[in-house]
Amino acid sequence: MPKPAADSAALGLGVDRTSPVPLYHQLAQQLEAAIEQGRLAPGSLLGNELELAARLGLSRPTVRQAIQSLVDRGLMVRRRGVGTQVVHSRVKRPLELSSLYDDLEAADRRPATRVLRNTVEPAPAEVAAALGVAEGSDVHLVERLRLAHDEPVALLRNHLPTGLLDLDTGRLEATGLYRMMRSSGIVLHSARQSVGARAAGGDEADLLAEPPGAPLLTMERTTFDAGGRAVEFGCHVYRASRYAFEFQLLARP
Amino acid sequence: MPKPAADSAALGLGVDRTSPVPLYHQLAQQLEAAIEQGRLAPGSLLGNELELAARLGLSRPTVRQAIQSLVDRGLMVRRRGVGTQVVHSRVKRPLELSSLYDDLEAADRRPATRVLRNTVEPAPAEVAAALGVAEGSDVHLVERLRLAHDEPVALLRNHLPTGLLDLDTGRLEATGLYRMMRSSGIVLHSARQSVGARAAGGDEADLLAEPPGAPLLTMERTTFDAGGRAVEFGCHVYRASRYAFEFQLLARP
DNA sequence: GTCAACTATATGTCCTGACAAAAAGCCGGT
DNA sequence: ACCGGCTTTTTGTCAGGACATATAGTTGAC
Repeated sequence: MPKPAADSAALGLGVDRTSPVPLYHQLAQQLEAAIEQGRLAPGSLLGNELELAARLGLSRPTVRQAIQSLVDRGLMVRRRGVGTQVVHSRVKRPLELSSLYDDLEAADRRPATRVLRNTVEPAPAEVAAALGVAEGSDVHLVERLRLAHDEPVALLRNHLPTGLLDLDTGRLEATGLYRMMRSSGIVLHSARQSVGARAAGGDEADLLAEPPGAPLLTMERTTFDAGGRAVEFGCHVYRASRYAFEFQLLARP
Repeated sequence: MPKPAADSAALGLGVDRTSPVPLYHQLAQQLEAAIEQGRLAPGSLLGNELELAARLGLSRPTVRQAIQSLVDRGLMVRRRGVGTQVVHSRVKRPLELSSLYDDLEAADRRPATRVLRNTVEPAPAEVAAALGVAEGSDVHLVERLRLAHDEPVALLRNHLPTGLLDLDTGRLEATGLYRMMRSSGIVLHSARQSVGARAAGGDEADLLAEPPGAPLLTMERTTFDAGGRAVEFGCHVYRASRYAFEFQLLARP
């Protein structure tokens, strides 16, 4: 029988009503931690919502909201008449809106940055269209070489609208662009990406320490803030021999 | 003032209580259609939830659930004390779990398929690990050449567990693999992808009508069903000169 | 013994009601 | 004229209840 028995009791579940963090979020975090640490085995049922709510002293909608947030992230599956169970496959993140710098740092690959250019220039047509500004109006241009373990990994060219951010070269080398944007109060909301490949040109090949004509992974990205304004347009090329995009997809129901 | 006036009245909103489709879903679809057709302008406020609920004869939680589903998909943004407004940027899909065949067909690029191989073979180590089966046990192997406008676009090699699906060569050529899986009752749930690039080998180059050494876009994908079992492992290579992945990312709050 | 119908169980949907918290605008004092 | 605090508006969170519906197991008839 493919129903690996429930558990659900004595999981250290319990909410703190004095805390400012919402109850449903507390519960969601505890459940996620339990899944992460294997205390909630994959495939195991979670016990019904009514009983869970009663034991925690919460109402069913609150418990449902907590579970729903895990379902939305692909950690659990609900089946009417059956119950809610933990999925078998260990899911990671569903493709976060993340920066290369953070990714490399999380992978412990000692990221470093060399700023090649940091200027203000009139916007070419393509950039102007992406950022939604007039062609020829001033935009920031930042060109960086990203290293990992002292080896070049990617060549990053970014355009940003003026007046949004103080693009200090020193800070650009010490941290990532996304981190700088977030700490300036910019709320990153969504991005439109295009990922492709092409052969390396002469200059790129030199900078990336690849032979001319080597295959490169390319990414174009326009990032929007919560209001829907474009806050960044980037053309990145990655050494295909050293880097690949990895991510998790979720089917939307 | 960056508050482009509300609208919200007379949008043709109204629910059908005799319909089996949930009320919150009806409302969400109508709002999405209104946004799609421009009847709800980007940046416009949606009017408060209480009033909207009253006008539609619904309760606030139901209206909230409808709005929330649009917020989750990045179509709207809520701000406490302000209201809910339509985002400016035109959002497409947040990277659906889609097949190349469907994508090409949606883009009206006349997809066609040539099945090169369709056999059962012992699983190599990499495939066995991805599918979660024993090394050397039998798995399906399907190798296809995907064409668009009568030109080769991609070379698709897929491994599937045996016993899941009837892999008829004729149907494989007439439709996509994902469509076949779905119509067999398999519920696609999530996938783990890795996208990279490399130079074309001799055989690949011939099949794809590219010169040897041409840059190719590569994708490896393991797809899981709702129970978390791996149902497909694919290694695809795309002609970088003809194809790029395009998708929308959403920041998770 | 087999298959259909019934029943128990769990989630899905929807309602009413209440208070908290953040944001924006109003208004008064200095 | 400026700047503080107050009020209003709106979403955020939470409770408790009711009924619908899909699933699985059990029971009953044949």
